[in-house]
Amino acid sequence: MGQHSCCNQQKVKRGLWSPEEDEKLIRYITTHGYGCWSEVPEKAGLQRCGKSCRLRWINYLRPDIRRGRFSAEEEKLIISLHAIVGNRWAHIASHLPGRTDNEIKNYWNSWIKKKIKKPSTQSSATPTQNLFQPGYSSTDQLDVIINQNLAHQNLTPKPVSDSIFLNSQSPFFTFDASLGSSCDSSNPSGSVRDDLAQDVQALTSCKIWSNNIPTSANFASAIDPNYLPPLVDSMSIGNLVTMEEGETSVGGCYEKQQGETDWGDPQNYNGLLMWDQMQGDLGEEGIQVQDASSALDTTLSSFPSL
DNA sequence: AATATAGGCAACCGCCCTTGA
DNA sequence: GTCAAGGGCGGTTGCCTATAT
Repeated sequence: MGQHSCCNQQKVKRGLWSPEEDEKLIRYITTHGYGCWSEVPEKAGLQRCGKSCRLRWINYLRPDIRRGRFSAEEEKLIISLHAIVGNRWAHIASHLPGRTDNEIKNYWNSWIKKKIKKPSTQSSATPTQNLFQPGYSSTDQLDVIINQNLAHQNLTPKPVSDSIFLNSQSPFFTFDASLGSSCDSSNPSGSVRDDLAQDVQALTSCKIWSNNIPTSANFASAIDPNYLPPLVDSMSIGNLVTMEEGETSVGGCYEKQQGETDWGDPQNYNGLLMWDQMQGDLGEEGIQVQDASSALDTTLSSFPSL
């Protein structure tokens, strides 16, 4: 496994793509669509394997790719989502329009390198501390989030009190509520939407992200790397704002009537639920989270529809 | 100016999952 | 139910460029 039949061919070219190859691939896909990737190289006149073509298209040539630096809002989303789902880059990328899993992964990895090189002097915070309380250093918050996720990947069970959201007023994210309403041709099975649907469905039972002390059963699910935790829990529906057709989110990245922002077309953000309690500010040192309970007038940026 | 080092990023590798025969 | 092919994704590598010495 791993090596696909199309990649076994001796003639396949590897390494960087030339502008000519890019042009061939773009021309073929824009006129024919990609259909079966294994057939794309031959039909497009490329000496590449289908997998390579797929990767090149998804990570670089797609017309909706956003390039350039991550905005503060995007960084916040990545941080908060990574704290929840770990290294599931595709899942994280699905919430960042125009960003690829590869790009996010690269960004995160280089960021971790920086953090390792410049560790916080106060990073030995006890696990039971409430990391999102006011006055708690932003660097500490970042360090613990990173350390927790590194530990998570090693499947080291952490005390439930390690939960970064324990005692916090609300989870540090929003989620897409337009389940099943949009169609992504690259994801016809809707598996990501299914994940999100499960997230929402689990809201009524799981307490892991709530203000309540989690049960051991919830803890078991929290340390299972295959378990995708619900994105919100125990929410009061009053905290959520449903996005209407043609309406952009309020606060955070978007404001009503503001129209285009650096996140792209606001129409991409229809049908979102907004969590309106958290406020964050990402500076040079990382994330800075203010007292959630005092941030009622702010809104974290929205997630795009899938 | 030359060399060393670090950082960013594109691309590949290998595994798992899904699908269809 | 089994198997093979292909798609998807996370981990990793290696090249290129920028910066430091």
